[in-house]
Order: sequence, then C-alpha cells, then structure tokens
Amino acid sequence: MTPGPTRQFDRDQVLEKAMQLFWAQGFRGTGMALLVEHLGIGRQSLYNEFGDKRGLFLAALRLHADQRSAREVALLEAPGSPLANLHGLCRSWLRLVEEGGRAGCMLSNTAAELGDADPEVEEIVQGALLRGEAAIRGTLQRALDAGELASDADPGELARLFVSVGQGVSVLARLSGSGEVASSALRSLLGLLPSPPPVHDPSTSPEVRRASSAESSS
Amino acid sequence: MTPGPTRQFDRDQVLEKAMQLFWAQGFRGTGMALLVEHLGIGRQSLYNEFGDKRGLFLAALRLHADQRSAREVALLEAPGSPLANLHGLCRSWLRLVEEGGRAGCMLSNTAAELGDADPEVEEIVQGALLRGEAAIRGTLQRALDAGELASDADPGELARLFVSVGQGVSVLARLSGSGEVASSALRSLLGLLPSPPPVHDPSTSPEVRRASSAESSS
DNA sequence: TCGGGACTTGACCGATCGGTCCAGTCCGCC
DNA sequence: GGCGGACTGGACCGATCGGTCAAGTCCCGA
Repeated sequence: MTPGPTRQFDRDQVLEKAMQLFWAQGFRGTGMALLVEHLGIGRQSLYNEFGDKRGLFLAALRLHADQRSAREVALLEAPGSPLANLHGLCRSWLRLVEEGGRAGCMLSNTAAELGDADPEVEEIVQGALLRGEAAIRGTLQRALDAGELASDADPGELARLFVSVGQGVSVLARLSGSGEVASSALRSLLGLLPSPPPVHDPSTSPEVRRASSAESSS
Repeated sequence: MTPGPTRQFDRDQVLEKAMQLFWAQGFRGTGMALLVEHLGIGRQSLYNEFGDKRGLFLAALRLHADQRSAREVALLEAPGSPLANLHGLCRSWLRLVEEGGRAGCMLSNTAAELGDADPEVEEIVQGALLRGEAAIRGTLQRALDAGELASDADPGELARLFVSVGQGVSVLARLSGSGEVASSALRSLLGLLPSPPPVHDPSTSPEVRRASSAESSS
C-alpha cells in the first residue's frame, strides 16, 4: 500500500501516456503489448497497479474527464464577461479540432465505442458531460443576468445545445477534411448568441485573440 | 460471376444484418464468429462474397450511408414548406435517440472508432456527411428564398451547425441517461430557426406542436 | 449422362489477445 | 548482516482473433 521501496515508474506519467494511447486508438484498438511498450512500465507492474486492462482504461478515462472538466470550468468561471468566457470555450474546442491531430474528444470516442457495453464507462462519460453542461448552463445564466443574452433565452436548453455541438464537433474532428465543417458549426453556434464578444481586456492571457480584432496584444 | 447455381443466402439480407451488428458493437467489437452465427451464411461464403472482414464492414457501412442519405433527402425534399421539412428531419433524429436503443448513428460511431485509421472508411463517412450537409443547406436556402428564415441567415453555416448537432446527438444517444439532453438540444436547435413550424396539416403526426400561431400550409 | 464449377461445411492455421507465473533484484528495517 | 516484502522482467498460458484449406454437395450446360 505504501509507495514501495524501488518503484521505477511514475504513476501519473504512466496514466497520462495510457490516456493518450486510448484516446487515439480506443479501448479495443490498443493492445497490452503496445501499452507496455510505450508506458515505461513493466507488464507485471502494470497489472499490479491497475488490475487489468479495463482498470487501466477506467483510470485513464477518469483522468481525462477530470482534466477536461477542470479546464472547462476554469475557462467558464474566469473573471470577466460570462459571454466572453463562452466564446473562449468554443475557441478552445476549435483549437482542439485544428491542432488536436484527429484525436477528437476521448469522451465521445469512448461513448461511441463502449457507450452501451460498460455501465461504469458510461457513468464516467456521462458524469463528465453533465458537469460540463452544468458549468455552461451556469455561465449562460450569469450572462443572462448580466443582460448579455436576449431575455427570452433558455440557459438550460442552450447549454444542452452547446454540449451536443461540442460532441458533434469532436466526432467531425476525427475525419481529415472536416475541420472546416466543425469550425463553421462553432462559428454558427457563437453567432446565435446575441452579442459578439464584448470583451478583450489585456489582463487575460493573450492567447484569446480573434482575427476580427486587433491582434498585437503584446 | 453470375449469381451462381445454388446460392442459399440473400446478399442484401446478410448485409443488412451485418450492418446492424457493426452498428451496435463497432468494427473491432464484432468478431467473425458472431457474424457467421447471426448472418445466415457460412464462413467461407462470407469470405467469397466480401473478401475479408474489412470488405464486409465497408459494404455494410456503404449500405448504411446510402440508406441514411436517401432517407434524409426524402425528408428534406418533400413537397411543402422547407422549414417544416427541417423540423421533420430533427424529429427523425429525435426518434432515433428515443427509440433507437442506444445505437446512435453508425457514421459517428465509425468515425470515432476508425476515423483516423482507415482512409476508405473515412471517405465513406465523410461523403455521407457532406451529402447530408448539402441537402440541409439546399433546404435552408429554399426556406430563405421562401422568406421562412431571417434574411441574414447563412444557410451554409447553419447547415454545418445542423450536421454537428446531429452527430453530437447520436453520440449522446449511446449513453443511457442522455435522451433528455439530446432532445433538449434538438429543441434548442429548432428554436433558433426564426419561425416555429408554420405547418401542421392534420395529415402529419400531431406530436410536434408548440404554442404558436396556427398556420395552414398551402 | 456426365463433367465442371459455384457453393457449403467444418476442421484447421498462425498470430495475437488479455492475463498469470515465477525466479530474481533491490530496498528498508530489525 | 540477514530477513521480508515490493517491484521487475520475461517466459508462458489458454482463448480468441481473422483467415484458409479441402472435402463434399448440388445444379447447370454440353
């Protein structure tokens, strides 16, 4: 139970690599041999640590879900205009499509591959999506309260639309030529929020830039 | 090359069953043994007919893509209000979620499982999505021309939003508790089309009624 | 009537799958 | 210094994978 005397691998690092492999190739598409080869951990140690392949996958999936939730919550609950934060979220999704190298989103990949086959997998994916939905809904609500949205907007339904588009975009991200479709969809989604981003205070990190506004931030 | 003398199986029927199995369980999740067991065809005949497992899968995927495209085009190009047809399309998606039994859409499942691994698979999926996008865009354009849409609506971007939502919804369909999210998203998507369904002639099913001004179609 | 070829059947193949066993190594602790 | 336990590496396991072989059956055309 204690870390043990001569552990030669870093659990977090192993899990991170496993996540990347499962993410790119799916559960069934990633064999133990390949995992052992790339994880920097012996086969037996792997089984000691995670039980079996499914245990490793679940741990990797939970890691991904947590990372993703944390990132989205951080984006959405950043100080400043809630509406601008929603734009930031969509931009981060877009970045995933354009730079993510065809990986898409591990949650949607997993749902598609194993969604109806493994209740525990399903629970993790569902939980992450629900957390995301709640965060988006909260942000929409704050935007509504701040008068940034049309007064008849429904944060609940809009949030679910956001989640669906996010999942759809990450499916499209797995196809080589669909980046344009995905970015178009995100643009369209943002376009239906009443007001374009009313914010770009220089205090936020300079990575959030749109081509439409001045881009020499530094 | 000719159909042969004593063929004991129906190719279309075999392909249909294969499609359902691959649809539900994916390519890697469906073994040859199970296929042979459920397809009503001997193992060797299967290989004679389709070459190998991948050949069978490609044929099944093409069948699915064609069926889907045909159904969507039929829905969208039906006589009557283009806007009403778009509503009909979303309703058909919703039906897939509610009654589809966690299958989702084979295109999105396949994209998630094999999207970046097999160019030919990718081409089929992409082609089907592009055909769907084009059909939706055309319908939106007709709706625009008929004055059913706000004059500043962009059919191209809206169509891509539709496609993305459709894919997203079919991912959510694979999770047990997400039917509500999916239906909410579709409702939200429809809600952003400027005018609620201007059609409900008593001949169509009366399930989609929103509190709005009754308007008889031409 | 009698090949010949399409089709079926089921045994069979090597490769790979996920998972286990075990001998050996190294460390902290008494 | 010696003991015990955590950890390692690699041989090894049965099961299953996708795919093939070969013998047998049946119909069509000559």
